[in-house]
Amino acid sequence: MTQTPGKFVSSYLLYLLAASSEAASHQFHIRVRELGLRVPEWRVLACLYDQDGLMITQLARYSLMEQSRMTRIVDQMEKRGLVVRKSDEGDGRRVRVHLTDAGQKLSSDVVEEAMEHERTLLSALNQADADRIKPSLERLLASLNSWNSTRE
Amino acid sequence: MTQTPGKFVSSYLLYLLAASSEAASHQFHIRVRELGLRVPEWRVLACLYDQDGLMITQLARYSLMEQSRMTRIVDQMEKRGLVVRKSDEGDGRRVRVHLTDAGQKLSSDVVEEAMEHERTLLSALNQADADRIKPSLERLLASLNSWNSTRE
DNA sequence: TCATATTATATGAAATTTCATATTTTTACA
DNA sequence: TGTAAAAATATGAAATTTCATATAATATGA
Repeated sequence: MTQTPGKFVSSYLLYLLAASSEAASHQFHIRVRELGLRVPEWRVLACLYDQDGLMITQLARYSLMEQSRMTRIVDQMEKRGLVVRKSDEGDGRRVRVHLTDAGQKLSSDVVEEAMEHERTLLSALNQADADRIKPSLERLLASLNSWNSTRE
Repeated sequence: MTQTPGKFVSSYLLYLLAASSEAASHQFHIRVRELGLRVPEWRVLACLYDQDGLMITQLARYSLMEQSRMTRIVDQMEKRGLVVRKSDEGDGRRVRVHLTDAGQKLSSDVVEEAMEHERTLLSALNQADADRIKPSLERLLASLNSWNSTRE
């Protein structure tokens, strides 16, 4: 795995975040692929697990990717029978993405594994860090989001 | 920017990390592209700023990407005159990547902007969080890396 | 109500990325 | 030594991703 690079990079906030994200996800993403899913597909399943019928645009935003890419990911998942598109009555521009039965099953199975994996990761930390990490990231994220939204 | 998705996703550690990384990097990556660089190229410059003459494999690891992709990124940077390859005397398999003068100049300019950007981000946090975030991520990363290395 | 702007999604074409594997050089050791 | 394994990089071909823009539906407001 990632050894620590030199002194600027190794203590640079953006590196620490990207590297932590990568390191935390690594094993689980391998598992995701074993289950026949690509990471973006898993993200879609997770979003729809929380709230079925999200729009393409919302899925893209929550899954941290571009809309046109999400369109094609939904294409593939639809071909595979994991989701179906339904056009929104009331606003014909909107496409609502729904889990099929198979998608629902897969979705809850993988979410369960994800939660288990998370518990494992947290249990490798010392108690204090394990308790603080998520609330601390939530505050960071909120702060970053509001900072970003002031400049776009 | 990213609104908060549903209840599983929005408090899922891997989501918090990926979303924080994305949100923290967003504005700066726009700036990187304004400077005519793509993100992976910026990462290479940052690594070589810390330590000139790294191997392709090391650059790939530190920049969180695959070796064959790094080979092609170095190709492009070499064509652009930012770096040069030199083969390692002592081990002919190794390719050492060195900054050119232009690469060195660009590298330090962008690193400087990166540090300034980091200060700006940190100043948007409350004092306690700003003080704790980097050490806390460093511990997390160390823990994740050692956990990952036990299983590969 | 008509024209214009905006929003949501889709798509063609170019560029990048991935995956498997080839090539070259070193290392290990029988 | 000679030979097999390992390590570092490169590369072809397929797949994915990006970018700009098309298409379609809705909102806005003169």
